[in-house]
Amino acid sequence: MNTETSISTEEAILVAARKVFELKGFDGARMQEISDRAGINRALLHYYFRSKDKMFERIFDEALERFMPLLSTWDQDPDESWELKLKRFVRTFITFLKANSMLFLLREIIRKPDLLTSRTKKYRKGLNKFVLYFERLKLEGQIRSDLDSRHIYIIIYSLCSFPLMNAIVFSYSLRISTKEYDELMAGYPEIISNLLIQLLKHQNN
Amino acid sequence: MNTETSISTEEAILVAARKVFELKGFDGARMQEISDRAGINRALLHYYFRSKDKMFERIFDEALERFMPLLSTWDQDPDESWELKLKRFVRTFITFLKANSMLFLLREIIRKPDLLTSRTKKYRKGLNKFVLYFERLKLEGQIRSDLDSRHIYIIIYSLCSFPLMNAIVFSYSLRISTKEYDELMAGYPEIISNLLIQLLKHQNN
DNA sequence: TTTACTTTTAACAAGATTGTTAAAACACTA
DNA sequence: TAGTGTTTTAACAATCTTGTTAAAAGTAAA
Repeated sequence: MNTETSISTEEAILVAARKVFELKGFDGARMQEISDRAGINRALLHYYFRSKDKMFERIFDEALERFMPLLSTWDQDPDESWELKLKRFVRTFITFLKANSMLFLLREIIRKPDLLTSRTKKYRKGLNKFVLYFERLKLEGQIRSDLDSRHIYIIIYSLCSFPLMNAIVFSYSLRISTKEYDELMAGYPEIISNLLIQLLKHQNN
Repeated sequence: MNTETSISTEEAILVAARKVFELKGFDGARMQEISDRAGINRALLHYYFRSKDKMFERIFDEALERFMPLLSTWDQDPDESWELKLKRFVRTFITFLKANSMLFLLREIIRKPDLLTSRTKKYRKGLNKFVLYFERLKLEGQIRSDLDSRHIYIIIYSLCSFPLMNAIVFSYSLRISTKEYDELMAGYPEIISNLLIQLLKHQNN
């Protein structure tokens, strides 16, 4: 097996496929468009990945593999204060989302809900670490106790995810270019970190 | 023209088409599935709407027509306090999103960005009312002045939209049923209204 | 150079999907 | 009931898309 060339074309295909699947979704993606983008003959896609389905599963699983670990990083560094942990999380998560399309995952899950239940089993254990972490903070009296941890979870992820997922609509309705929107969002992680910390702190009224 | 029957079948088709387009997206939607759902022959879809494209445009435009006015209701009732206005907006917007899929719009816009620029011109004027409104509140000293109005805009819409768009993933990762998620979200509008008000008020530190 | 193996291509087959059309069924009025 | 126009259907045509295959091109070792 000629590892040299096969890896590079396989990688070229994956890069192209990722892009096309993200842009058009599984149903809108065309094998022809993927091979054109990769600069190779369409039959090669089948040579390397057998079928469109198999290729998609590979892309989808790799996206999950990158994405899921981010959702369960709340029990590391027990010495770190929750404020710092939160800041670090928001920064990391947003940086990640800038480079990886979460909308892709969501769109495909809605198209085929089966994807969520069949392909994420191994991650599910880590998913409630967030809620457990904030439950503990509440018990320890470190944050206000009148908020449901699940709401906190939802709020934090919404503030991190949606501004990037919806960038195209936000920039349009704010009448700025996507470049200007990126600039506007440069300070965003810092801002919502501070807002969230302010919210979670004990209230003095 | 037999108005009686034609309106009811046309409406049946539209209901079915909306559902299928929302679930599968334009590319995944099949004319056959739509006609099955509507309980009619597939050729009737073409009789009423000529083509899949035309039918989609109708659905898409109607969705925009319902959605866009919600984004520009900030200059009515000048006597209403901003707190009340915000509460009312959050409640209305979330109620609306529960019944109408915003993900549908976003997904199709990403598939074909042209849809955004070509079919939303008439709404664009109203879109910056929000930002203008909050700019004015800042000038009048009614809310804290250190936040960018555009960030406020993004934060409010993110908190309202994403928990509903992403319901399927949130309920999965919280390990609760969609029914339980709905129950969890019953109190959500009230909660984020209060959080937002708290955030926007002048800081006392 | 020959041989054996891998990679790539062009051409083809099978199936799915949209859109058309001619005729049947229906509804309503004279 | 006969006639007129509308609604609905079944069958068909055209196109697009995925996937297969046999052969060509490339690579590396004997």
